[in-house]
Amino acid sequence: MIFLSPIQQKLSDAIKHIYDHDIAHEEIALSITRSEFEGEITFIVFPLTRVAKQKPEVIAQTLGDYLKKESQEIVADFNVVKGFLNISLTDSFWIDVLQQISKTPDYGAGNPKNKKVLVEFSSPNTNKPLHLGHVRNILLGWSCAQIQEYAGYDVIKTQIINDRGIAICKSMVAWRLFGNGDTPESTGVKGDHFVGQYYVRFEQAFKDEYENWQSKDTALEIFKKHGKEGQESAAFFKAYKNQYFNEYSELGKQAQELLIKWESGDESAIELWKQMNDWVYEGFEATYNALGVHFDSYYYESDTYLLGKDAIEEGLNKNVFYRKDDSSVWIDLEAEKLDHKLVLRSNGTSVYMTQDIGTAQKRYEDHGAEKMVYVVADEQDYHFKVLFEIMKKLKAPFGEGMYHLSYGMVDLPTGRMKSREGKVVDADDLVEEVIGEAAHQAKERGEAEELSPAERNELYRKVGLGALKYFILKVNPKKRMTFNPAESVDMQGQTGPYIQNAYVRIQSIVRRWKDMKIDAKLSSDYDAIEPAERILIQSLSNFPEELRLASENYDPSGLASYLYSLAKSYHKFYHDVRILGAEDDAAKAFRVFLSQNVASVLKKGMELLGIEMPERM
RNA sequence: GGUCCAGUAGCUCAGCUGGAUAGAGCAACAGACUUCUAAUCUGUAGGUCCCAGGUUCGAAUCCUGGCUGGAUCACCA
Repeated sequence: MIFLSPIQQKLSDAIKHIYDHDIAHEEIALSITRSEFEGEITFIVFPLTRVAKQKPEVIAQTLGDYLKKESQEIVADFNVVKGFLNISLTDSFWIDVLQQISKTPDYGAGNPKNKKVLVEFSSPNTNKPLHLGHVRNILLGWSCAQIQEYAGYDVIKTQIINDRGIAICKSMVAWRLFGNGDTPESTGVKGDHFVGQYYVRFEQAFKDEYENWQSKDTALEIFKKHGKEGQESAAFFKAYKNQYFNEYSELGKQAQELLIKWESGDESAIELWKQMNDWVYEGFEATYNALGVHFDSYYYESDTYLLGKDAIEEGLNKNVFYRKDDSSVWIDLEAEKLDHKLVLRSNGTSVYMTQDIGTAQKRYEDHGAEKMVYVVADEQDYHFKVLFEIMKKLKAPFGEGMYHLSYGMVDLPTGRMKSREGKVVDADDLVEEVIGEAAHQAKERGEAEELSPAERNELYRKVGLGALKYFILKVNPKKRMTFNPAESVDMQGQTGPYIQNAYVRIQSIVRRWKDMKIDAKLSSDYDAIEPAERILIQSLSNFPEELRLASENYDPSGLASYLYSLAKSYHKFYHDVRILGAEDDAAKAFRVFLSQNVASVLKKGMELLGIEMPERM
């Protein structure tokens, strides 16, 4: 809307002049005229009825007459439908807008803020490979980071890796028992999958052990003693699983002992733990590479899980927290409707919250970020509400700048993903599949035959990932989404490849244009623009506003919709209007110029979504 | 039970701080390639915006109550 301030100014003047009423020109709300009506910009006059003491139609007509008379260089025409004043702007106005857009370096970018914003995303556990849920997280986090950077912030992309605890110990135990010294290298299995296999192996062995045990005398006695009346033994043992793990299981004992050894710094435990995690990280890096993302810093729970205790002490002194008789520490958030929440156990050890408080402080010390964005699934909404409230009460310098980019779970058409039942979509498989599908479709179409094998693979990668990323990012983050694998590789309609295709068409035109050796600039000889051209300029003019919304709301989905609509307008233009076959050189030059501006907005916009553009497809 | 989130076409989703006759894509059907890349374009068909009240010139949008689905409410992470 930045280009519309002259119109706002004129309207403000008109209202002052005719009705003697003051409205600051920034306050004049203009909207885009719906396509079924004549005009481009609409001013809604209903709110003026009180001031003007006239019927809406009369007000709109009066303002329209005034504008047309006083601002001929901008306002070409107008029409009134009920209380809607639809304004048609002059061609020269739109051409001037295009001129301004083309002259703006980094069009749509925000001014440098000299503020750091830290974006945390991905944040996996190290006992299994990344899956579809992580993919949504990673794409959202990456895009959000790109958008903040373009908005003028200094962005630090980071994660918190859960590299410790009972889960990784399970993998370690299984590897010791069944691994025979195998490694990812010796087996050719990618590191994260390799370690994940041992986690699964442990769970299987544990399940067998547990089932075996259930027919033993000890088990029968426990069932007799603790089972509820009429309860089936199967149901009882299902519920008893955790207790069995903790008290009777041989495997459980081994895993727990390993955890205790690790915590006490036992050398062999630490060595194995490091080895397995290194394998996993190597695998993760490969997946991040495949997805085209990377990080600036990493935080590991093994380093941070003891942090936060100082903050608890400090909070006690400030009376933010209180200590119960059993010496556990709590915060009272009843006033915020969040109840009471434990921040330190009675034995003095940390809970999750303690650690997060400490990690946030450490990050501030390390990076000086005043804003922190956490990309974490919506099941942790409550946790982050509490965390942010605590940081505010502790008066942390970044307390007001914390944001939880909460996103909904990803369901499959068959229902929820369930890792226990093996119903998960693996991230590596997914990437491979979408690229394979892109290759398949390109071959069927016979495109890209003149490209080298390397160029061809690069193309398939860009198109396949473009489809996948767009499919996920177009959905509003906070909504739960259904991931249909078949639809995710669609390349027609509202998809990534559709937008890439608009860009590719422009590149093709530009290549031919260069051969024609005509000056590629605006000519004053071309002054009567086509509707399709005007629509494109109008759409280009909305880019900064879309970026502002995406940045302020930490939401790329609106940007994704916008880029689709721009691409759609371009495809329509391409179909309706001859570009290189235009009637004269001035028209050719104008259309190529316009196309180039469309291409650069499409490319930048997609880049902010983390999607690359191919030059041909 | 308390709290939070979601509910829009057969399916997947838009609809921004309230604006005109609620929009796309997919799927279905009918068309357009001797012409800048048809991964495109054009058309047809498809709706109780979960329900009921309220606020006002005007409500899919805001408020209240209900219904449905999900999440969460551990000295778990």
